[in-house]
Amino acid sequence: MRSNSVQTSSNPTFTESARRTQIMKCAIEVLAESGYSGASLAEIARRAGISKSVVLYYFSGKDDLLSSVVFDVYGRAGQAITEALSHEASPGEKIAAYVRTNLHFLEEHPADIRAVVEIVSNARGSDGTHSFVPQGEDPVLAHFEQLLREGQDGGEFREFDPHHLAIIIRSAIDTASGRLVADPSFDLAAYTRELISVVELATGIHRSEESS
Amino acid sequence: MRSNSVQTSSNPTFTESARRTQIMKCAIEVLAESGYSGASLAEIARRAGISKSVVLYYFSGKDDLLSSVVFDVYGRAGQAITEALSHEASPGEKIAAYVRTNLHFLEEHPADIRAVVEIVSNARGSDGTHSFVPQGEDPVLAHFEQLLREGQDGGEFREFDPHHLAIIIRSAIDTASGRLVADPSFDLAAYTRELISVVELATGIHRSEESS
Amino acid sequence: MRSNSVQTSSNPTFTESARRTQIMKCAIEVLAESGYSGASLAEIARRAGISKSVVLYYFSGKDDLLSSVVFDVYGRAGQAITEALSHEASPGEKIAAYVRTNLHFLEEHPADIRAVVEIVSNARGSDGTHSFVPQGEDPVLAHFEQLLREGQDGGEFREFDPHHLAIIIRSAIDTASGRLVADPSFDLAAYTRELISVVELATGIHRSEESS
Amino acid sequence: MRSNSVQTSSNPTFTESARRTQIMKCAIEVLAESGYSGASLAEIARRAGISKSVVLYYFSGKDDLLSSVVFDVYGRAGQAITEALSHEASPGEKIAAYVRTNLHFLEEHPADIRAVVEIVSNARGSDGTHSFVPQGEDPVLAHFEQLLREGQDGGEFREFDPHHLAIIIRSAIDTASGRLVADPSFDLAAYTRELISVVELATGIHRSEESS
DNA sequence: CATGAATGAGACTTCATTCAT
DNA sequence: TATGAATGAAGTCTCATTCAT
Repeated sequence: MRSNSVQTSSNPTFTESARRTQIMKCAIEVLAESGYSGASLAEIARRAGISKSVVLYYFSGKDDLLSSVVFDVYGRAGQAITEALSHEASPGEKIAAYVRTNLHFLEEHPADIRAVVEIVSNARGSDGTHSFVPQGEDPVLAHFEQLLREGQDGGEFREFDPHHLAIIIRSAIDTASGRLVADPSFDLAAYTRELISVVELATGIHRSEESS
Repeated sequence: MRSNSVQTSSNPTFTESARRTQIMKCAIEVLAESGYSGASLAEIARRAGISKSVVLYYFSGKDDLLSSVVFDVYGRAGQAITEALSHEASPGEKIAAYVRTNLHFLEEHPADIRAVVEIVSNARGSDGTHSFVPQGEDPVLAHFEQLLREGQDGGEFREFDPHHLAIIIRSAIDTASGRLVADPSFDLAAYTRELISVVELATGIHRSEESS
Repeated sequence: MRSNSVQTSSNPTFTESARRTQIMKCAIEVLAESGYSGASLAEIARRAGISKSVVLYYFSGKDDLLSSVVFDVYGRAGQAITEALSHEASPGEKIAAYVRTNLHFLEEHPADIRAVVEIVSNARGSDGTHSFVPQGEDPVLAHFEQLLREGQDGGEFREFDPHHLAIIIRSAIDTASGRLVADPSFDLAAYTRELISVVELATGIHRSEESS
Repeated sequence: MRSNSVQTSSNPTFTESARRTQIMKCAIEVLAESGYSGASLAEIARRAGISKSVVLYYFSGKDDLLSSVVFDVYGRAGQAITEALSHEASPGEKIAAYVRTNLHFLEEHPADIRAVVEIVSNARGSDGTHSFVPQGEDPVLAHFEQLLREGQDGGEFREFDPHHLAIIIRSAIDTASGRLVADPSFDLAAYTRELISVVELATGIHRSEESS
């Protein structure tokens, strides 16, 4: 999915890496502000203060740029989440940490997430099918679903359908980036608290234990 | 945002109305299948078996066509919801009916909803701002939020933040259209049951009362 | 290979047919004068006094335009040759008529032939292989080779290798279009006489009969 | 047309000469395989395993590279032909040797010849005129024409038009490179035999003498 | 000696839209 | 009522070339 236009020798130049990062950053900004269809190479280049050709010098094409953005953001978010989950023991705490970390990442990188959402929900191949939501499998969702399932198997949670509950909670997470970008007065901290309450109620985890 | 190209005399012709409906139907199909960027006037006209010019004869432009679609689908969905809510008395039952009716409408008109989501999340004016998610106010969300607030005011519900809970539940509703289109094996009935359970738990409504 | 951009109803409009013909004529001129790489859509449109978009309105793309040119010219040339051959009885006379008609068509339509040669020898698909010289089979060459073979089978000709002789004579025919375009002083009539002499000598046909 | 980018001191470095040769070799490969339009500097550099800039360091531009290729191949071919002709005495033998040597060179360096054909038939200056087929004069053709004329003047040949016969025979020679590249099953030896037969018949040289 | 970086011109193509009929 | 014809803006991408290091 990801390929460099620049003939990457074993160690990519500092300049190259910096330029790629800069271009990706500008692409993210444009995507977050102007949406998928507004994110033309010309606009991205303009924002970066460079010529269109430079973008195509560092990325083999628009697809490569967008894939790289998705790859990069997913990578950073995934890393943060993995790190956070490693500190938690019980499934209930893992779930809460998962939601909290997701929304926290989103708070610190709202444009990144918004950009990824724009790309994922709009990018389509020449056959018209989505490029980033592969048929049936969704690793992000599957991962979270597994978390729910583990808690349930451990007897800690109530009876529920892990697949559908995962969809519900993930949608609540994903929608936040849109709110954050569109509505400056959106209170993410309060939203996070509310969502965690909902998750606890929905999973049946006993909050009393935590608060005691 | 909406203006007719056809000089509407007092009584719009039957032909005119039929043509508009037909074109909107095709637009919805294309939007649902090929996404926002795949929905060119040419493609819509091709699917309708007419020439591009006809589309522009009945709609003053692409914007007009798309807003008409949104207007139309919102209208029909709103009507169904209003009708359903009128049969319910208690806030708890209203909330459940709201969710159920939303998902039911979505089940019967998946493409309609998908099309609207595509339009709303992508259509932007020349200034780059969203055309359909007005800054701050969102009548659909506000309506549902009001429902939650009423139940809370009536003492029937637990303590929660109506605004944020409304966002959470609406996102769970809205995400279903995407699932339905992308994943043929998606079980909407099960999803509906799960979501209603979550809503009941999240609002604190006592289900025992209903089942007793 | 050939497809219309315009939604061809059962009977193509006069205007449409005329425009297509006009555009193809201009394409042929540009190809003959400026070669394959000089034949951009912009240049062709400029010569036709129309906008680039019009070209793409009548042809689904550059490939379609070039294919149509090849198809058209081959069609006309083939028709002329078939017609001419039908008047001749003996293989020797058929061969001579074949050469004569080819060069005669070339004399009257030098740019057409030149354009086709440019396209055929340069057009390549995305895989880098020639688009118009299919691997192994060459109907034009095969046809002429068959003519030679028939004369040989009838005992009228000397012993020779029909395949290779066909290549030799066809190359002499094909090269003439280049001469004609590049060198205004090129005497096609004299060239034709010389080539027919060579063909008679090479096939071993007895000219004495004709001259007696 | 030809100018060195490297500041040639009195004795060009071995490295320089080797690099130039290597680049020209790769250019020839690309031209033979992918045709004129496929022969970009990037592709040539890629095949040579060097950067585009190196190509432009050793050649002042693409034009310089291509003319160097033509110059080089023509030089080698011309040398081989001159050498071969020096061993023959009679015009008839010279002609045969000319054809044989041409096709022999082509057999041993098919890509070289193919590359030159691609360049010569496609390269054009900014004014759109061919860069390598100068108006009217063609030294290669003129040389061969002179050979024919000498045989004719010596009374050894029949009456014919040397200019046009030269064109015919040269076209048969030139076409072979295309066949060789496109059709792996092409039998060059057989083609050579057939062409020499044709040349002998066309010039009227008495083969009986040679074979006796 | 070699290259990484950057650029601008120009290629093909898509698309919404206007206009006359 | 409907459409064929035409257009211009904008999009992605390729390429030869220049420049500083």
